[in-house]
Amino acid sequence: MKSAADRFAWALTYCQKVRLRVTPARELVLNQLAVHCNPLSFEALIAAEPLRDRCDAATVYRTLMLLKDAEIIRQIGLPQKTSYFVLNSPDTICQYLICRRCGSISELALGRAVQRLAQTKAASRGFSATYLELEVYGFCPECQKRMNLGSPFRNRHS
Amino acid sequence: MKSAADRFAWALTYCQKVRLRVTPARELVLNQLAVHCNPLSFEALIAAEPLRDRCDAATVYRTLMLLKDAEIIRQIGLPQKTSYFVLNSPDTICQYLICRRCGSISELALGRAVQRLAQTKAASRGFSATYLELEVYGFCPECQKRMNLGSPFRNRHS
DNA sequence: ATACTTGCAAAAGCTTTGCAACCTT
DNA sequence: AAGGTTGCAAAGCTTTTGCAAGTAT
Repeated sequence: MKSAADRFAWALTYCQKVRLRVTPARELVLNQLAVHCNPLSFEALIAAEPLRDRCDAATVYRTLMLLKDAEIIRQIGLPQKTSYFVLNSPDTICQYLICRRCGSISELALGRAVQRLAQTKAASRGFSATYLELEVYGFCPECQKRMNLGSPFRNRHS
Repeated sequence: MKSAADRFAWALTYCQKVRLRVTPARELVLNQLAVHCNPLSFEALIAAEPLRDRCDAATVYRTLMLLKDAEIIRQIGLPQKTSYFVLNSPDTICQYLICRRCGSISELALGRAVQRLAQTKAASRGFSATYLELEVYGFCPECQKRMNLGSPFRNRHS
């Protein structure tokens, strides 16, 4: 796993490669994603400190769509309805451990073997340019405690 | 992989176990999910033939939330914004092969080994009641053809 | 000068809830 | 009668888009 600076640099280089202007807004978004390795929601992005004051939500939105189409970032799917985004740098492994109660996300590296297996199987079905996304859902230690105490805490619903 | 009938029977039994009334609406939803092993979107569910005429969207929605809270179904996350649902019967393996262009979804069994590995890793981090969800994204053969022909087809954006 | 970006504000599109009527037990 | 369900309609949200002004090449 490279440093945030490396990841940011990679992103800028990639932008140039695909001839995408690096505007202040885009720099801010890319930097935010480079710093946080974990997926960030649209909401989290527009609320993040340096971005909040300097960019309109619409701009961030359009930036994300642009970056996604250029495959500089990846939009990942989580059951919470908002979209999440991660930088798509070569070292990115989208394998996460997610709490189904509080929604916290952390990395969970299961290794490259899974990656390779997936690649191979997908290729045998004629799929190209594949990438893996893997999530393990469960109850995090904190939420288990909260549940035992019968806390009224709820993420969503019931 | 059990038959649709088995999966449906499992769901009904589970409902009784958690003391959830089996109403016509719920039967229809569960049946729909039992028949289609692949994840179904809320939209697809309310459009499905037997459901469309007999249930209001609000009812389907509430049914899904109820079933989800009871863990009879599972809400899975895909980058397309709408939620998808699958029956959570014991034999369910949430491993999919998804086209990033047309969004088609099919199963892609990587086997139980991955499942076990994930379980173990998650447990070592203190997570309980875990389950795996895995997606492989790529371009399906049809979309590759379309792209080579420079077809104007687009799923969403640009 | 031309083409791309941005902010503001408004439009869309789903999802979620309130409420009154309806079943079930 | 009490409690759980459903449909209809309305409220809420987040995501998308239109447009005119602003910026970079």
